[in-house]
Amino acid sequence: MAKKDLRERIKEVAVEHFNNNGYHGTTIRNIAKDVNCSLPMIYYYYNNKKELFDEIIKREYFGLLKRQAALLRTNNIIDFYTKFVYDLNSLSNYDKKVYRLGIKVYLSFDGDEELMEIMDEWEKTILPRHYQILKPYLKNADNDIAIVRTLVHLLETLIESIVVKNRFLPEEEIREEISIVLREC
Amino acid sequence: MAKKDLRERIKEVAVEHFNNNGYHGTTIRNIAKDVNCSLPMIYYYYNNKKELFDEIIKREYFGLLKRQAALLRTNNIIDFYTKFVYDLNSLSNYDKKVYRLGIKVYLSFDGDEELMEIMDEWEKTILPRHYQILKPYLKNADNDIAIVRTLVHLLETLIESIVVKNRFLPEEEIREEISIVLREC
DNA sequence: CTCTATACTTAACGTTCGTTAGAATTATAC
DNA sequence: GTATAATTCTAACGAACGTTAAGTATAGAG
Repeated sequence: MAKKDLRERIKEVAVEHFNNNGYHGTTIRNIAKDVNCSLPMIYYYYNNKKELFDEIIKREYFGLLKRQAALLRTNNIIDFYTKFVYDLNSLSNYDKKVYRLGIKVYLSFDGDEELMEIMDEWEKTILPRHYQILKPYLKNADNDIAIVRTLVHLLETLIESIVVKNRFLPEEEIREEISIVLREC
Repeated sequence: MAKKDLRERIKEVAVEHFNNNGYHGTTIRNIAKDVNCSLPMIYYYYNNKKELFDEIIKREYFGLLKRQAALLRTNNIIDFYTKFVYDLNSLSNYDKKVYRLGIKVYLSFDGDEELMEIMDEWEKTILPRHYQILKPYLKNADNDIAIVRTLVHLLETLIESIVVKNRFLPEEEIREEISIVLREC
């Protein structure tokens, strides 16, 4: 087994376990069993349980978020957001689980205060980012900011449905809901 | 200490602990310490850890949901939903924590399959219930159902903000967002 | 072939967990 | 006041946890 392989496989199995059983419900022994390696090998690649968890959130989850945020825009704003959400359906199982784990930390259902601070920092960027995206389409009405806020709130639930509840959302349903919020754009 | 008192206090402290540390992160010893009673007293009133957790979800959380669902309606539908969400701000700390714990189980971040089934059953009733409430205000357009779905999705995020993230949402912000979704009603 | 760094193992450490046995205390009934 | 039932305690059980010590295999370099 090459070095990189095993380290990566440990992380993959860890994502699965942290997802299913939470941080405290996950044991290094069970991870080792599923990876089919001895228990101390986990400690060979990761200093301790928390470091393994942190790497998943800090590297995998935020890597995923940044890839998502960098998506190209189409001309039609409703098309863009529909695609943005719809494409989550076809995320790999691994990425979905990483995403789910990140949301768990985001809702402070898992993780610690340090991770929560990173989440809070990220959260502050969400509204401004979407405001920039939507700006050209807004009608300069006094409820512009409210529209952006409503859309972001709606997106949050749609993402949760797909990623956390593991449901498939049809493109048409996503488009309908986004259109309702953005119907004046 | 009267019987009822202690049993109730154990449940209150348990809500706190399950909320902060999850099911597996919570220990009977720590609950007993905070309640200021001996460890086996927990087992005197509850057969085991899982039964204590289950009672919180099955009785406290669903009790709360049913009280919420039974709320009276006003004449104005936007007023109704605004109040519905806004009033969550002033839920007691205990009720907020019970709610938060329920959402955690709802998102299958905690609990087991049996509790998830109960959640699924409840979830099926949500859309029809709100459709009944909104029916008189809908314009019989072909996106009626989509509007109800969008509203329910928006409500979900707003509730999460208040209860899970423990934020205060001003009445005006809530009204704005609900109005955007229901602007044709 | 030997040396050395890397990859991996077995076995155990000390701690904490959920849970219970069994006795002590307190309240209630007659 | 004594018998009985309801509370509460101290102490401990076995099991599982995170982590580590100390050694064995393996593979590439000289």
